[in-house]
Amino acid sequence: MVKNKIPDLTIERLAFYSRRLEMLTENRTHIISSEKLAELCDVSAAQLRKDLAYFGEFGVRGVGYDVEELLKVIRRILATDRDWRLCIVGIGNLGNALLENENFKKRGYNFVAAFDKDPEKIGKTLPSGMVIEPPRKIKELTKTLRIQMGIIATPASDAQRVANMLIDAGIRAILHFAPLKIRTPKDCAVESVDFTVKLENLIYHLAKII
Amino acid sequence: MVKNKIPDLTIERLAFYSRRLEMLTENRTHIISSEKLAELCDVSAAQLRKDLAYFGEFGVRGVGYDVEELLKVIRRILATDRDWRLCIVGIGNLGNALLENENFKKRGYNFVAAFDKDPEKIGKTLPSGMVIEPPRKIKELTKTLRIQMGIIATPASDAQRVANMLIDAGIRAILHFAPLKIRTPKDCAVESVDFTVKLENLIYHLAKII
DNA sequence: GCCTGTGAATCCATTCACAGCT
DNA sequence: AGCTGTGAATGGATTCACAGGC
Repeated sequence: MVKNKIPDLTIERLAFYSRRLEMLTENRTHIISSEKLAELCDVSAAQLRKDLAYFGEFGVRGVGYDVEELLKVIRRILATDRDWRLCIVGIGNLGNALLENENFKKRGYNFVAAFDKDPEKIGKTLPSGMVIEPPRKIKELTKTLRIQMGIIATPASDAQRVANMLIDAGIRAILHFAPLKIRTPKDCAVESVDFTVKLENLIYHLAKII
Repeated sequence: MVKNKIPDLTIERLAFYSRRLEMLTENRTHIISSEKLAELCDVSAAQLRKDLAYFGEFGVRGVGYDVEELLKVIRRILATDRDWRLCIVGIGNLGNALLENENFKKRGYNFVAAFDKDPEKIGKTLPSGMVIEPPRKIKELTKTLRIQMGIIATPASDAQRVANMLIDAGIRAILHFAPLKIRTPKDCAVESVDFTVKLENLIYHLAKII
């Protein structure tokens, strides 16, 4: 069913489609054509159909897609239909923003541990009830709490060091916010979110306009 | 000098190269080969050279690139060698994280106004000395403070409305964090940063590993 | 000898256009 | 008649491989 190589961009778009489908279920829309959904997601209809075609046939010719059904399918593809356990390292403003992100909560992404090296913060209780732990406990808590993913929200200068600790603890998926490439073994997935690069991108385009 | 169509990914990589070059200047590295710099940025050497080739010839054959010189060139290309004036809308955890981001400060991106619709927050003074203003003042302050870019850090449900206000005020570059496409006129540049989509991407890859 | 700059070749993603199903 | 699913065609971006200059 799943072909060998799925473009990374396809996966990103699937995640985006699922956001829109969620909104559509809230609107009680039951059926949607590739044309309409693509329009909402700002991609071409052919692109949307091709993205789905990597994984199978989910529509009805002459009709369209069942919104709820398609959402289920995409969630199964992305494996977001299960609960995932994550930890976060670095409880500054960014860390808190992530901990309180409603979209995370809504979808079974459970923060089960929070780490920070600042002695002032260690031992404090977060609104969710979690207690901030020191980084040296990463390995132990990863085992006992069965943590599967780590989010690094520390300053860039600590990012690689923290990543090494997470990997050493057995974590195989890392999301980070530092504007640098983090080195990991091949069997550890890494994604980065980089504000500053996006902002510079924007400046480049802005400078061309004005 | 600049060819017609520069790939967007090239621009993103240039921004990334500039980060690494900054670090290299701090290390007092003066000359670097495309091979070495590419290695640090996790791209191929050919890619790096091709990216630069869109804009001119900046290296010395048989030698490499002058780090400081190349950094200057890239900053000129990206237009990050000037000061830019930005405002931020939505002063929650994310907004605060952005306001305090050292990388922003370091590079002449000046936050000159902060808006939030929460009456509790309006009138409060931020650590930087800025006072939080109500959104209805966006248009006026954009004019008087000559704001060029807007960052939207509100909940997704307010993002389009805020974008409309920024556009109406004459702002032509918007960075936002909502997992949806914001509609803008063609002459307004938009970039989005989407945690949740990145996280789902990661989950997809993680699920394949385990 | 070494490393850049670049046309040519390759690879990959997107779009086209229509066959196939309801 | 309408809309999906998909091979074929197109269009871009990346890599190759080497000519050109230090």
